[in-house]
Amino acid sequence: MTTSKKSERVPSAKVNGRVERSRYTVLTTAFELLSEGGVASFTVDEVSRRSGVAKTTIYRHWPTREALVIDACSRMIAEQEVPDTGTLEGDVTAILEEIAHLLPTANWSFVLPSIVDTAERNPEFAEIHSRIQRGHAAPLREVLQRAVDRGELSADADMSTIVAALLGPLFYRRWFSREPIDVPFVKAIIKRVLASL
Amino acid sequence: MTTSKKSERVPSAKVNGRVERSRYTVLTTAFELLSEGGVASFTVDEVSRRSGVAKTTIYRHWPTREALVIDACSRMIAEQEVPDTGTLEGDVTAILEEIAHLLPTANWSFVLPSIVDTAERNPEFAEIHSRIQRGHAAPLREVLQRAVDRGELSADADMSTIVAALLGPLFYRRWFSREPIDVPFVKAIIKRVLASL
DNA sequence: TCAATATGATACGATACCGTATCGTAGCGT
DNA sequence: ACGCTACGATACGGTATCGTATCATATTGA
Repeated sequence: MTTSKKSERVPSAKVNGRVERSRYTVLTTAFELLSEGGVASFTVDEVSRRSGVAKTTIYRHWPTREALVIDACSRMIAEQEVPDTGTLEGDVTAILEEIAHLLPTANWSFVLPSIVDTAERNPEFAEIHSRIQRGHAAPLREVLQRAVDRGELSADADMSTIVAALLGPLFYRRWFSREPIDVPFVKAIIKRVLASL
Repeated sequence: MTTSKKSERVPSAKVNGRVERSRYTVLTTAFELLSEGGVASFTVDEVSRRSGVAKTTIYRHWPTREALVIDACSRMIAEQEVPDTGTLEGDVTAILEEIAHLLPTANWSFVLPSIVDTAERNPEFAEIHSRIQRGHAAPLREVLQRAVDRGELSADADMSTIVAALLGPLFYRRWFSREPIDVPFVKAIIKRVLASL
């Protein structure tokens, strides 16, 4: 199919081979660099040095430094799987304990403040930040919706408030008070929020 | 008093006059610049341009760019007054509504992400961040302590968890979900947390 | 008034980074 | 095997910033 002529060169289908490898190498290094120093100290020259890919080549694939940063940031969207324990409390506990586990360890947790800061003044980063944010909240929203469907949760419950009440305290400890996020803390938060539904 | 000799030159007491003015002008401009662009884009040259104070003079008062940034950041610690309505709920409501009002408007709320980001890798900023953080939590801790003293709150309540449960959702909305922080939301959070005590 | 001292203006060296140009080389698909 | 294309190495111009040096000027306090 679509093998009509040999002169038919679909550029986007020809990207296989070296190009793919270069892009991958650069993006991986870029993400690593971001994790270490944040957006501010991110440098194309440093990506080139570390990855071994010539700066010329990098600029052949990304028109500008910012484009590369944005591309690397986009790789940061966490793919969380949604649990299904049968009860709202079980689901919420599974999700929050997973996040509590990731917050002190995952690479994205080191980059996120940088993105939040940049997003404060740069619409493109605000968009990325928004996507990341929705990614974090999505599993919670899903299990909450299921609870509504089961009749376990009132249909007029304000999801947005509940999500903020659940995620807020965890994020607060990670980036503001810098206190450890242990299981008792997570359970206490969950208990508080679910008790009030 | 202490006017003993005219030859007595206490250097630190002689800083009056031009020095004071220069320092003040520079710090004010520096803070303004920080509010606009964050720590990353902060530049001594720009402070000089805007303030009209020669770069040479700036470097006479601060040994390095970072010293100036840190000094300017230190001006950011919010002095919040502690309410005393007689009830825990009243006090907490007053504090959180004040914060909810400040979060979208106050200068420090634009700089804080930058400090959080920098603090992630720089101990000096981690220290500043810690001070700012304690400043935010202090009023809450005080009214909670008063509630304990009145017997309104159990003495073995975990203050740290309560503070996180109260401030976390507000901060979450300001910097992560970027949703508005209106009075109903604040009241909902307070209700949830206080109901569980 | 006068001397000490803080300031301003300017220039400078050093460094780092962005993004481009050039040209030779290596790998890929056919 | 061969040609197209991506890649690497290198150099470059331009800009921005840090922090210092120098010297003239203004301000202050006695």
